[in-house]
Amino acid sequence: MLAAQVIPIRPERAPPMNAPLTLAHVKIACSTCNLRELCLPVGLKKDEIESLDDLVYTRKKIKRGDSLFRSGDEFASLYAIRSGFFKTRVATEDGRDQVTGFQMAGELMGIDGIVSDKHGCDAVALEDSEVCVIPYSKLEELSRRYEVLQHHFHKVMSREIVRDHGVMLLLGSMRAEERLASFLLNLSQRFTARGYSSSDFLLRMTREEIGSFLGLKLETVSRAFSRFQEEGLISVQQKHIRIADIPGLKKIMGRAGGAC
Amino acid sequence: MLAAQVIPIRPERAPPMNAPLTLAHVKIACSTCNLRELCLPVGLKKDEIESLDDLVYTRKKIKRGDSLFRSGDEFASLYAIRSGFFKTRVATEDGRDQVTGFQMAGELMGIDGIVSDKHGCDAVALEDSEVCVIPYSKLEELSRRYEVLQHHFHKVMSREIVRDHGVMLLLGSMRAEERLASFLLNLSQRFTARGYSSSDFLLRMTREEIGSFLGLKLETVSRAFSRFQEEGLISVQQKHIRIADIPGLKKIMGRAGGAC
DNA sequence: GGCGGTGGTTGATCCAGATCAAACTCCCGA
DNA sequence: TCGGGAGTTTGATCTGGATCAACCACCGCC
Repeated sequence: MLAAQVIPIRPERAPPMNAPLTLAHVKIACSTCNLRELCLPVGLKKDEIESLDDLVYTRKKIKRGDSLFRSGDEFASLYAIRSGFFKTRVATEDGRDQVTGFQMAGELMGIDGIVSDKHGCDAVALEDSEVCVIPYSKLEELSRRYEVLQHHFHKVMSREIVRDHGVMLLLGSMRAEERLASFLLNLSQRFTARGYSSSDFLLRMTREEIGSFLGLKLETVSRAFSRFQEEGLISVQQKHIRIADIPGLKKIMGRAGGAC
Repeated sequence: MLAAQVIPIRPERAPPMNAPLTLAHVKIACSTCNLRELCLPVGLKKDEIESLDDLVYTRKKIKRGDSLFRSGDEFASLYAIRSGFFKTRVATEDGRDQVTGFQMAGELMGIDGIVSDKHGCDAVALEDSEVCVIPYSKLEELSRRYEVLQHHFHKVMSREIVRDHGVMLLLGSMRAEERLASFLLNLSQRFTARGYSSSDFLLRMTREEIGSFLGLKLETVSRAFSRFQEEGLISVQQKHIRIADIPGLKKIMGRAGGAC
């Protein structure tokens, strides 16, 4: 079940509430969010970002292991990750499932729900996380008014499609070690974009979850990590990864794109 | 190269031209297009569809084997298929490639170009085809004005993302025969939606292209076809497929979703 | 600090699908 | 009508990754 806690923010704008505006409330808005270079406001001018503040009334905290939404849930909002780490997965009735992606701060989840007014996958927190709730109808309304926002939202969806094509390439035509190298380089690059080390990070997901995403079994993932370590490309200690040789990993991928 | 022929239609609306409106021209517009139940206008009211007519100035004919666009080409338009059949593929520098989908009449191509203003894949005609050219800036403009169009366009993008997740599930966790069964059922269902037989159709693509899409080698595809035939599920004669036992194919998939 | 459970590693074996190889069919153009 | 080539089928063999199995390491909890 969806054990997330709902925290109303900027209550002076949310019709049902009338609490006074405090500094704490203001700090939560998009216009001052320290993720604004990654999240929806990318490239918007200051006053345009301020108009986005109308979008986000509430935030939600999700505990590690809980779901933000599940396949079949009614779709009403998109979610921008403020902090934490998620996986999304699709499942079959017969128990198999497939991790379709790992999402980190500044990334948007829930777009899959637009087409059918129901969410099409599960979003599960891999660590205690917090998301901004973006009511979808509000987003449509604002993006009819603000060209830049509209275009940016379209770009976000387009980027997701391009990413998915990269994953298809990975799943359809790369070998185990190429997949894992591609995965590590992708994580590295995304951590870099967030100001973290590109070569030294903690994996938030298990070997099994990595395997599900990459179309491999957990043993194969583990063996590939060990092989990379033997070859001096990385060092692994449980969930702690240090990449020692980025060009080496790139060579493993055989120059195979890497959009995942 | 892009050997497509450009045919201006509804020239009275295209600024550079001033030919008079004829019946032939009118018949080309969205409002009277016989694909309107499948293409962009789905669910729009009559007058809203008519506003769409402004969107499409030109059509393009593409010969079998030619590309409508290629990865890296400048992005300016989306393309709705009026007739024919396409594949889209992404490629790596080292020659490998991955078919990311097969598109038929009424479907939209080119969304992947929005994010970077460059197309992210190749679209290749598998038979002589014709597409409507939808200038993207015009689409944005109109969808700021018409809520229903905006929502519908978002749905199209969302559907593409959901479809891609289905393909990931297929590539990441299904076995060869499950993949092929899923593929055949998907084609069948799409032909049905277009008023063609659900059980009797011509494959427009080669075994190798099917294999690329499904993450299999062409020999494996061929063997799986033969096996299905031995089991009385289908009959195959080259590119001609007749599905004899749809429930049987569904059983092969092990109830594995089938969104591809 | 001990203990149980989850997650990770490593080894042995197996098998689905890849690869290699040959022949066959259909279409198309000279 | 006769090649010739692209696409397909089928067989034989190989192999990367799955599966099965055992053990290990860490972490949270009593």
